Amino acid sequence: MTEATPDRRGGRQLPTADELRIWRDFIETTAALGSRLESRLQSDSSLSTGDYAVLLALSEAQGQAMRSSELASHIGWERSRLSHHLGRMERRGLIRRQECATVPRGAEVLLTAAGAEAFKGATFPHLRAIRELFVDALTPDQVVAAGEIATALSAHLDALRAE
Amino acid sequence: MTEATPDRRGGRQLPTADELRIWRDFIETTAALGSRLESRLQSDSSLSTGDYAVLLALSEAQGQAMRSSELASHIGWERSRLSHHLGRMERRGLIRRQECATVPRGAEVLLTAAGAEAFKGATFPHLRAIRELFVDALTPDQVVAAGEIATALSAHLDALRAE
DNA sequence: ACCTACCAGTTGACATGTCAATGATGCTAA
DNA sequence: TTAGCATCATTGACATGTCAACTGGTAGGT
Repeated sequence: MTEATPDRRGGRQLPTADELRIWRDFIETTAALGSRLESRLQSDSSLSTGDYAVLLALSEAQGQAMRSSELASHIGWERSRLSHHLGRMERRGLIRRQECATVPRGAEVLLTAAGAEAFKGATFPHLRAIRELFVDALTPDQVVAAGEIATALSAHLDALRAE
Repeated sequence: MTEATPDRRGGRQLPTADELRIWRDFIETTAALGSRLESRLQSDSSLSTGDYAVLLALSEAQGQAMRSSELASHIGWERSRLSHHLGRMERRGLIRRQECATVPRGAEVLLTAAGAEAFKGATFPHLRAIRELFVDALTPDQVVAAGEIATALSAHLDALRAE
């Protein structure tokens, strides 16, 4: 890892001032974008983006039901996070849980009528907000670039995790 | 707003399937990136990124002290969020609060020796993590593009807020 | 002086997230 | 058989974030 040319890529430990400024802009702006989407969804439909992710997965599932751990890996959450979240959603009547007949200790998560209704009402305003806050902010080239950046970052994170 | 060509930009309400896929990749990846940085910082230094932001601002401030609301606007936090966070940091001995002599009702936030020490120890591993997780994942062109995307998104969010 | 409006900061209630520990159950190897 | 061991899901403790209400003090208009 140590090299004779410490300011070349691969031989440098720390980001340059420019890279650091870009990092800060990037991470703060994406966080702000996420929370704007969150509050738009909240005021349009009284759902959080977490609720929406769960309802979306269940809506698309066979029989509008999934095993808990299947759901967790589908939306990329830890099981404990999902379990807490499902408890809150169950209290609000958006989903139901019941023992799974086929899998020992498995819990089935079911979409309720109220949950399906809430999801249906939330979808259009949510997609519109994505367009207004994200797509409309960028040129078509920038949208493509954003996709490539996300792909590169994601692959890099996976590669580091695998080490 | 209504136009005769609903699939042209400006006449379309909803994102295309491609745009939506890119949106999901983008927002999920940036969130994952943030939480990886968070956990790296946590294990390297027992600080959160919130702690780090506060300590960074105080370290760079005159006399290593700032008024609470000045600090809040400097790092872009709501006052209540900062107040809660300062309470937690004060319990851990990283900062101190005292009445401000010059401003009525103003609270001064002071960096303690332990806080300065913690910040000093955290900086190098944190910057190294930014390089490893973000800069190293992208080509130089992509880093520049990420900066431009952040700038465009940020400007767009500001413009929408101003409406 | 008095009423009002604002300002800085705190607080409480609650939603959300992580981590570690705990049940409950099946699998496997001595 | 049974003693470990992995798996599925939940739980509790706690950190973090938002929102709205509150506290105390200052300033302006009448």
